[in-house]
Amino acid sequence: MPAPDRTAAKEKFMAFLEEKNLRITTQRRAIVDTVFGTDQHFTAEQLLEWARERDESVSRATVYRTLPLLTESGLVHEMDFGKDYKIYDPNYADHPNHNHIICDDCDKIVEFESNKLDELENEISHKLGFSVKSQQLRINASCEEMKKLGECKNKGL
Amino acid sequence: MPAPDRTAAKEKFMAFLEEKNLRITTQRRAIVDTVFGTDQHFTAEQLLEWARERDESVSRATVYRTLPLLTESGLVHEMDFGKDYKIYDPNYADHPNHNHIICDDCDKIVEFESNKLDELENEISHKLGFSVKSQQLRINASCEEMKKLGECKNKGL
DNA sequence: AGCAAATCGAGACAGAGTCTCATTATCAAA
DNA sequence: TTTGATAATGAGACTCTGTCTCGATTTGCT
Ligand SMILES: [Mn+2]
Ligand SMILES: [Mn+2]
Ligand SMILES: [Zn+2]
Ligand SMILES: [Zn+2]
Repeated sequence: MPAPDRTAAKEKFMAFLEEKNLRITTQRRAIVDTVFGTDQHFTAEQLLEWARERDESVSRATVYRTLPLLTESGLVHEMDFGKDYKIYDPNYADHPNHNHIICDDCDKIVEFESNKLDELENEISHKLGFSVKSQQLRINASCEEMKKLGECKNKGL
Repeated sequence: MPAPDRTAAKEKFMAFLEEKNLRITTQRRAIVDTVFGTDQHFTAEQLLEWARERDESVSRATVYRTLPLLTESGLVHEMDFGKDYKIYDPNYADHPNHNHIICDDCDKIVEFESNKLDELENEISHKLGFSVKSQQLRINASCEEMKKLGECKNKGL
């Protein structure tokens, strides 16, 4: 996947705030700069830590208040990987509907997109009398490297 | 989907326990009878409540200790529907790989199976150097009834 | 500057799930 | 059937993620 334009995402979010008559505060700026300054998936707690490196005054409450705005804007995607915390994906607006394969042995995560999959989901949903609003496919798998090693060196790759 | 043989599932689980040198206690029996006595999806807390109707002495701890055994045995499936609790599906061994469409408006859940989907997942995974161990597709959608009503009467159906 | 409304941080709170530990139940062997 | 090693139990303390409250502050607009 090509490198996305993070500046554009940030500006879109600022416009989103303005449209809803929400204010641009220094804490929100720190959070937003953090979110759109990385390609990585992150947790709420990681976001708090990173944002605090930019502005020490950012609180947990503000992070948790800002995350729903980010997802509502469509620029960040909230995901479940079967853990007891949520994972956020800042690289979403550029790759809508992408999904993930997770290696259970080494925790490696690979992203993919598939038009065939999207079509199939629409087809199935239509047959059952639904219209798709969103979807999330998680494939838990074993990667080649792990098969070769024959042994689980967790997080060793 | 045809009505599954719940007695068989229960016996399989008892065999699973014996194989692992685990004991068959009255509390486990109450839990297992509950699990394989329903077709419905349930939460851990619901299972506790239902099992206590059979044996008042069943504790929360024992329910939470038994659930991993049930999933490990492959007879019950653990799922994420984006809530902050897990949902369990006792109707799994008979319909492996089935997935779910959830109506965001009325919380209706419909199950489906698709060979095409399974094949596509295997194909994609193989291309990326993985071999599938398990998968979970969640489609959030809007159902026909809700579209007709035009308004969200939550849980009204 | 001056004001109303949005936002803030701290920390109390909530809910799902885990862990500890003293006690009890299981089950195979004697 | 007794016995004993050990698996399993319940109560409740605890952890962790996430939410809510509230008094104090900041923002954006005139
Ligand atoms: Mn991703
Ligand atoms: Mn199901
Ligand atoms: Zn791997
Ligand atoms: Zn509906």
